[in-house]
Amino acid sequence: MNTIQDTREYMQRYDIKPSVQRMAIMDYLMANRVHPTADEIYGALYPVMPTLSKTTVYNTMRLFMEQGAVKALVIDEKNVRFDIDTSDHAHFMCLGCGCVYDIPIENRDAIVLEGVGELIITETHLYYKGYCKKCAEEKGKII
Amino acid sequence: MNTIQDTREYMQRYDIKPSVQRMAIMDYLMANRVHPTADEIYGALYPVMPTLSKTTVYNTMRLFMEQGAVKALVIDEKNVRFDIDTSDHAHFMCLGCGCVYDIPIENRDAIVLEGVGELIITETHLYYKGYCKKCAEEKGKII
DNA sequence: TTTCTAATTTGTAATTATTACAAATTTATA
DNA sequence: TATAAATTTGTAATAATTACAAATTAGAAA
Repeated sequence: MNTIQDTREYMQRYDIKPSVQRMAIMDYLMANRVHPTADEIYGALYPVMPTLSKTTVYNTMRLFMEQGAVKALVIDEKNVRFDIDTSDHAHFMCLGCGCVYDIPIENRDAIVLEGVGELIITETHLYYKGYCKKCAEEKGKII
Repeated sequence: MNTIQDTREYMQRYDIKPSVQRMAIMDYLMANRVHPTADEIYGALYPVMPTLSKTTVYNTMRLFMEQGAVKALVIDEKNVRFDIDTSDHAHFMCLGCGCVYDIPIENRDAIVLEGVGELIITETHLYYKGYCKKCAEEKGKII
C-alpha cells in the first residue's frame, strides 16, 4: 500500500505541484494499476470528491504526461488509457473481461529497414489481445 | 501495379461482393499501402467519385474488417488507420513526417505471466514511433 | 424488357471522447 | 489583509464514428 507521503514524493520527483485534485488522481493511479481511462478515473473519484470536474482529470493527465509521470496507452479505438508505469513494456488485454496486464519486453533503439534506411526509435508500443485463463475457460459464452 | 482483376480476385477471396465503391476503395488500399484513415481514403477518392459518402467508407471498412481483408491499426489517439496487410507485423511511425512503415516481427501465441497464468494471444500489435533518417537530419526544426 | 425484391449507398442526425475557453475559486505572496 | 498567480470548474466547441431511414442501384423473376 502506498501512503500519501509516497504520492507526494512521487509527484515531487516529476516536478508536479501538488493540489487536492492532483493528489487524489495520482493516488488513485498508484493504488489501482489497471490502466484506467479518464472516465474511469473520474467515475472512481467522483463519489469521494463530488466537486471534481472531468476537465480537471483531462488537464491533470496531460500535465502528468508532459512531466513524464504517466504514459498514454492506445490499446483500443474507443479511448486513451493511462499507465503510471513509464518503463518500456507491453500489454495484454483480455477480450473477455477487459483486464490489461503488463508484460516485460526487451526493447530496441533503432531499426534498419530495407529501402528506407535507419529509423530512430523514441517510443516502443507493443500490445496483445486475447483471453486470460479464466475467460478462455468460459470462452463458449464469449465468442 | 495491380489490375482491376487483381482487386476483384482479392475481394472474392474474402467473400466480399463487389460494387463500384468497394472496388474503388479496395483498389486504393492495394495501390497505396500507407495505412490511411477513413478520412484520407475519402479525400483521395472524392475527386474521382464525387458521389461517394464518408459513411460508405466507414461501412466498407467495417465490412472489410469483418471479412478479414483489412485490419485496424491503432497507432495514434486521433483516428483509426487501416492496413491491408493482415499478417502479424509491426509499424514504425515517423513523428516528423507521419509516414508509417511495416516492420517484420516474430510473434507468439501465448504468454505465461507470473501470478496471472496463461494468456492466449489472438492479436499482436507492436508499433514504434520516432524519426526516419530524413526527418532526423532536419530534427532541429522539429523538436 | 419490365417488375419486384434485396442489397447498397447516401445524407443527416446522434453519440462520444477530447479540447478550448472564460469565469470562479483557491493558493501563494507581498 | 490585499493582490496576483495558479488551478479548477462548467459549458460550449470539435471531430471521429455510428445510427438510421430514405434514395438509389443491382439482381432475379416474369
